[in-house]
Amino acid sequence: MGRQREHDAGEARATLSDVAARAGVSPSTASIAFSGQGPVSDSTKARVLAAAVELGYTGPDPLARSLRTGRSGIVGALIPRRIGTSFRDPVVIQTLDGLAEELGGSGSGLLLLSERERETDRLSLEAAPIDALVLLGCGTASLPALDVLRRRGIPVVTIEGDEGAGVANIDVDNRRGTRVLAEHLRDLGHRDVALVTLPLTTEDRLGPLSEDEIASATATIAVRRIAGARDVFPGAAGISASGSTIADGRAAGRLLLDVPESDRPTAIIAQSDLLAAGVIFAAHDLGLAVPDDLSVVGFDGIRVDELPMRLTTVAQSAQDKGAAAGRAVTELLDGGHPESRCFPVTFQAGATTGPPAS
Amino acid sequence: MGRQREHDAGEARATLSDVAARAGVSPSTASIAFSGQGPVSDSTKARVLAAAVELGYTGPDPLARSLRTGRSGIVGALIPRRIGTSFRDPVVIQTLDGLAEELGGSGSGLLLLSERERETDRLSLEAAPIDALVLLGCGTASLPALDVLRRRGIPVVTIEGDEGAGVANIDVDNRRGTRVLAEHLRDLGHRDVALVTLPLTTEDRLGPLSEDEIASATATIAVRRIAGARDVFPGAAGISASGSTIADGRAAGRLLLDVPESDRPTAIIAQSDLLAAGVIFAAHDLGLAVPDDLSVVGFDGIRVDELPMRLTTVAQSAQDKGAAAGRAVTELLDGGHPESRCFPVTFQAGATTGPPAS
DNA sequence: TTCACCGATCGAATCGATTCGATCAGTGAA
DNA sequence: TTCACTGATCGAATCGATTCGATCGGTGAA
Repeated sequence: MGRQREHDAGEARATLSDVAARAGVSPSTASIAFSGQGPVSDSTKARVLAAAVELGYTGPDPLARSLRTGRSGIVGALIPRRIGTSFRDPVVIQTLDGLAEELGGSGSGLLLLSERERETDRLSLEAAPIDALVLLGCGTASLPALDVLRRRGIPVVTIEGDEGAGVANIDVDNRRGTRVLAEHLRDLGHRDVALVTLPLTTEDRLGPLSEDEIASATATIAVRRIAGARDVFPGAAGISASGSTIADGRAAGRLLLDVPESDRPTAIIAQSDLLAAGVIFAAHDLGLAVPDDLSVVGFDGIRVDELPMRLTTVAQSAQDKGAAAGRAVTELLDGGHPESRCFPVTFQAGATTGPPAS
Repeated sequence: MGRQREHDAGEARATLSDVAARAGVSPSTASIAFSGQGPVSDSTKARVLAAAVELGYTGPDPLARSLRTGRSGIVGALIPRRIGTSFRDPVVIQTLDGLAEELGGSGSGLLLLSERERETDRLSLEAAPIDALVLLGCGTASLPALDVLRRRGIPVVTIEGDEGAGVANIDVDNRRGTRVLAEHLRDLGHRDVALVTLPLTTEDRLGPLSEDEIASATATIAVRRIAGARDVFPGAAGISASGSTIADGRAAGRLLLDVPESDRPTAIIAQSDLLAAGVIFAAHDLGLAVPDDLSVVGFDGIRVDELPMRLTTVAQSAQDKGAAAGRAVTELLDGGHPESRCFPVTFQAGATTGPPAS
C-alpha cells in the first residue's frame, strides 16, 4: 500500500559507508574511488564499484555532497516575468541558450527563477540552493534579496542590469543603439516620433508612458532605450506595451495610430523587433503604408519571418551576451574577478523607414 | 592565496548554532523559530530573529536543510534538445509555463536539463539534486538514467512519453489527432499525402523519413503522429524536419514540393503548426497556391500570426498539459499515486485544406 | 492538593557524504 | 642496511541544519 520512499519493502537505500563496508575499505577510500579525488589502486576501485553494483548503490547523494563541498552545481537565472511571458521573447531565449551552453560546459545546471510573484510560496531566491545567480534584465535596485545573496557569498552577474551595483554586468549598448536609430529618423526628416516601449515593471500593462512610471521602472532595458531615443527627441512620448510580442506591438500601435491624422506620429521607435512588427501590422490594419505613411524601427536584429520587408533596426547578439554571462559566472566561481563588458549593436538599414509624408 | 570562499577577510559566516548561542537558546529552538515547525514563544522567536540580524545571519543554509530533510525543492525538466532549439517551439514553452506555474505554487523550482549531450561534463541527471523529474516528450526507453532515478526513489512524470514505463504519463492524443486530420484529407479526396515530421531523435537532421529511423526513434510524439497518419494512409512517406520552426518547415516543404508535378503530393501533414506554416511558405516560394494546388494541415492549434489564413489543424492545450504534469509531481511527492491521463485534441477547420486539383 | 496535560525548550542523534592528517608498506637511492 | 619518499588506505572531524524523545514548569480539572 501507501509507501513511496522505499523501493522494495524494508531495505533502506545503501550509503557510501555500506558500500565501503561491503568492499572492505573505509568510507574515505570508497569516496575517492567514486570521485577520483585522490589515489586509489585499480583493484580497490574495482572492488568498490562491484560492491556498489551489488548493493544497488547509484553514486553519492548529491545533497550530501553539496553540503560538504559547499557547491550545488546549480546556477539560478532570474527572469523578470513568468516563464510563458519571458520565453515568448526570442532575445531572452537566445540569451538563456548562450548561458546554458556555457554553463553546461562547466558542469552547472540552470535553475529558472521568476522575479514575478517572488512573494508567494515558491522557491525563494534566498532559499534556492544556487552557487551563483544571473539576472536577466532585472533592475538590481529593487531586489532586496540581492543583499542576502551577497551576504551568503553567492556571486551575482547581471545582464543589462544596473551598472555600479558592485556586480559584474554584461551589457548591451541599448542607449546608443536607440540613439542611432533616432538619429536615422531625424536625418530622414522626422520630428513627430513616438515610442512603443517594453514593459517598465513586472506588471504587463498597456498604456501611455508616464514619467512616474519611468522613474520607478525596474526594467533597465526599457529605461535605457527610452533615454537613447530622448537623446535625439527630448521628451518623446509613447505607449508602454504589455509585453514583447507582435500582438503586444499591434495593440500599442493601434493606440498610437488610430487617432486623427494631425495627432499621428510620422515615425515610431519600437523597443523590440517584435513590437515593431506589431506596429507595422497595426498600421496596415488602419490602411497606412510603411514606410510611406509611417516609419518604424525596432531593436534586436532577430529574423521576423512574418514581415514582408526587412526591418530597420539595430542588431545585437543575445547568444554571445548569454555566453559572456556564463563565462563571468564560471570565473567568479573560480575566484576570479570578471570585468563588466558592453556589447555593441550594429545598425541595419531595412525597408521600414523613409522620409515623412510631406 | 587563491582562496575564493571567504568573502570578507576572516569572519566566517554565522550558522544557526551561532545565532542560537547568541540568543541564549538551543539550536533546536532556533531552528523552530525560523521554520515554524513547532511551538515557540513569541519572545523567544523575537530574540532569535534579533540575534540573527546582529550576526548577519540570512536564514538556514538550503544545502544543509536539504540534506536533513531529503528534499531540495527542485524539480528537473528534461527537454529533448538544447534550450535554444527546444524553446523555439511555442508548445514546449507553454508546457513549461504551465509546469512552472503549478510547481511554483507548491514551492518548487524548475531545473532545466537537456537530453542532448548528457554524456559530457554537465550536471548529469544522476547527480542533479532534484526531488522529481519531468520528461518533456523524451522517450523513456532510451534513458538508462531512468533506472538510476527509480532506484534513488526519485519520482518521474512523463509528458507524451512511453506508456507502460511504470511512471505517470501526461499524454495528448497525438495519434488520434493526426488520424482525424488524415481522415479529413482523405474525405476531401486526397490520396497522395506526404508527411513532414518533427525530428525523430535528438539529432536535428533534415532528410527523407526512413523506417529504420522511425523504429529507433526517441521522440515519441513524432512516432505517434506518424502512426496516426498511417492509420489512414498506410505507409505514407515524407521528410523528417530538422526542428519545429517555420524555417525548418520551409526547408522540408521545399524538398517535398520542388519536384516534377507528377511526384508532388496533393496534401501534406505537418506535425506542428510552425512546420505547416513553413510548408505553406515553401509552396508559395514555388508558386503553388494553398489550398488550391496543395492542402496543408498542422498540429497544436497555436496562433501563427505570419500566415495570411487560418490553418487546418488540431488544437491541444500545452499549458494544461504542463500544469497536469506539475500536479502529478506534487502528488507523487506527497506520496500519492497520480494516474496517467490523456488530453484530447480538437479539430479546427481552417482555410489551408480543400479538394485536390483535379 | 494532586494529577494529568500541554506548551516551550533542550540534548543528542542524524542526514551522507568529503577531506585532512596520520599510518603503513613498498621502492629506489645512498 | 638505512633513509627518505611516495602511493594507498584509514579514522575522525566536519559541513549546517532538522527532529525525536525527554525534561520542566505552569494550568485546569478532579
